[in-house]
Amino acid sequence: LNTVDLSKFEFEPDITFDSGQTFRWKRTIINSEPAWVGVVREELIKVDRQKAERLASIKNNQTENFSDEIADYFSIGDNLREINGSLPKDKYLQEALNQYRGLRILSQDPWECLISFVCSINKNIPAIKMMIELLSTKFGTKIPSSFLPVYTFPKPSTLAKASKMDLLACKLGFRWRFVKFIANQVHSGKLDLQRVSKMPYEKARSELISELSGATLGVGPKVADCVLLFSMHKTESFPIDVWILRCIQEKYAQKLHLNSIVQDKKWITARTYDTIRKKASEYFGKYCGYAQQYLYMKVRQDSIRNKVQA
DNA sequence: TCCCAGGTCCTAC
DNA sequence: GTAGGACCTGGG
Repeated sequence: LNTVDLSKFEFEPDITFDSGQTFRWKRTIINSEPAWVGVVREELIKVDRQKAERLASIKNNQTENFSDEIADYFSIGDNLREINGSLPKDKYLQEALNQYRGLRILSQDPWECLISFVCSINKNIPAIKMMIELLSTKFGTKIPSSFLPVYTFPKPSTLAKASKMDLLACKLGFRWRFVKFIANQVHSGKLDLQRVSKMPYEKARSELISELSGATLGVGPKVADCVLLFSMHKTESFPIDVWILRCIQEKYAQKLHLNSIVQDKKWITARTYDTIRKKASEYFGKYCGYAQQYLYMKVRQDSIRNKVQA
């Protein structure tokens, strides 16, 4: 069977696919075994939830070997032992790290990732999944499968041509303008994501953010950092959303010398965002993107737990 | 009914 | 340059 031996490849699909970095993996049952099904580089991919060997490409309902491209998606070059070892030893992060062992930062398609995080603006995760699912079923291509109806993510040219009504039907709300604008920029080549992905972090970041390049609408610091981390694998990226802000306020304000800057703030300016991410990068190191993702998982989990108690 | 959601844009100081 | 509001819309 052409699968990957996971003994050298620490990876927990349940944690990774539910970590808010990707929105299109689905839990299902295949041959009476629990599995995840997703689309990577337009291929249908199955990941068994319990077996040791569990990554497989599926074509014509047959399990096949998967290419290096598919392996790249799972960032198999990342040595989690080394990465975790490089992170600071403070108690809170270490707890998160133990709790979410096997969390991997994926290397998703930049285009899909960009649209996904533009859709994430001011929405919760179930709603984001809904939007992406609707975009895919309405504008993607169906992949033959006997398990689930699965679609590729729509191409830039397709979304560039989509009407306002069609996009609103995908529940995009005011985001429809952003999606259409960005689709046009990518389709026309004004925004070349492959080129951007090869740039160093800071340069790539400024290319993505609207003010400087003028190339994008709906891409601020947070969305840009998510794209840089979850698709271009810039692990020095540190996306700051409301959860991470709360986490910094409650657990890291002293450590990062940010007391006066983040105190009592419900939202932050672009300048404050920059200050925080730079301090975070100094403290957490070159893999601060991993730290961010561990912390994101933990602060949300803890919040849910507190709600249940209250 | 009101509030919030992995923010960004726009406007008034 | 910075604070505050508007923004679509579904679910608690």
